[in-house]
Amino acid sequence: MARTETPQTDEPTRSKALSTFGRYAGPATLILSSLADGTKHGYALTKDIEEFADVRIAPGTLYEALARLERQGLIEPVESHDRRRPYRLTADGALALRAHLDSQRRVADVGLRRLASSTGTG
Amino acid sequence: MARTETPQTDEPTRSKALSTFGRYAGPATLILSSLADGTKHGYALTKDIEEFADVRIAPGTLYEALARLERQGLIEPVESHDRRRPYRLTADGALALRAHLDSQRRVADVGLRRLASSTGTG
DNA sequence: GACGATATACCGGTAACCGATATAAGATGT
DNA sequence: ACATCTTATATCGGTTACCGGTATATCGTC
Repeated sequence: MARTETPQTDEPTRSKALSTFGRYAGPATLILSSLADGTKHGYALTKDIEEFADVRIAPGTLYEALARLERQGLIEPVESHDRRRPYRLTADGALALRAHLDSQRRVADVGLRRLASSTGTG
Repeated sequence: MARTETPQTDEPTRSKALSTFGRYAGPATLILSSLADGTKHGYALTKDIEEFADVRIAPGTLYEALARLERQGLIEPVESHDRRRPYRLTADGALALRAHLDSQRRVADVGLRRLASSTGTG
């Protein structure tokens, strides 16, 4: 696999990737979380995500998100000899994922705490 | 039915709101989480969200999301005598928020656990 | 060789999101 | 009084993430 054409980093500064893996984080978060396990190809990702998050990612969404994530340097393709196109997290991707997941959890904690303290929705 | 100007409650079945508060959950999650605290108007929401989540929601995003959330029955306007337009969570909104936050936290936990178990990130 | 599962890619449409801008009231400074 | 900053909401145009459908091709199995 001659990967001659550089993915042409969408954004010059790496630090930016921390705050921006997509304007929306839904599918990207799921894909990166799935890859945190180890190398997977597209179809395996949909299956894994369906299992651990109970979310079905449409094929269009998946492959576009994959291309975007690669452009952003958060994931990278792994060589393969069959028709599968596996990807793995880059160091940047792992960093960005952790940062995003941390803030996502903080937000969830705040919301859940607030919900709990307000008795009866009023 | 032709798409007239009628407000036309976005979704007939209430149960659907549980899985769908928007195709994307970013701003909606933040707004609902902020309202879980109690009644707030738009501008106060942006300030609160900026504080607890370190996220700046653009005005266009905010007021569109507010309108959408109201259409979906997840929030409702509260009477006011000055120029502020406060909103509060509905029972449905609280339910939907809890469900979403729970799954968001589960996903974050999975991702974080997977990241932790893969030593070294490279 | 029909059929379903695996596997990727493309396309048209919808709408979430963003930034800019308009409007206006209230507070503060000179 | 006037300028200006903050508070406060609303609208508009543009971008693009996301979705569903479809096309393509390989593999296993009946």
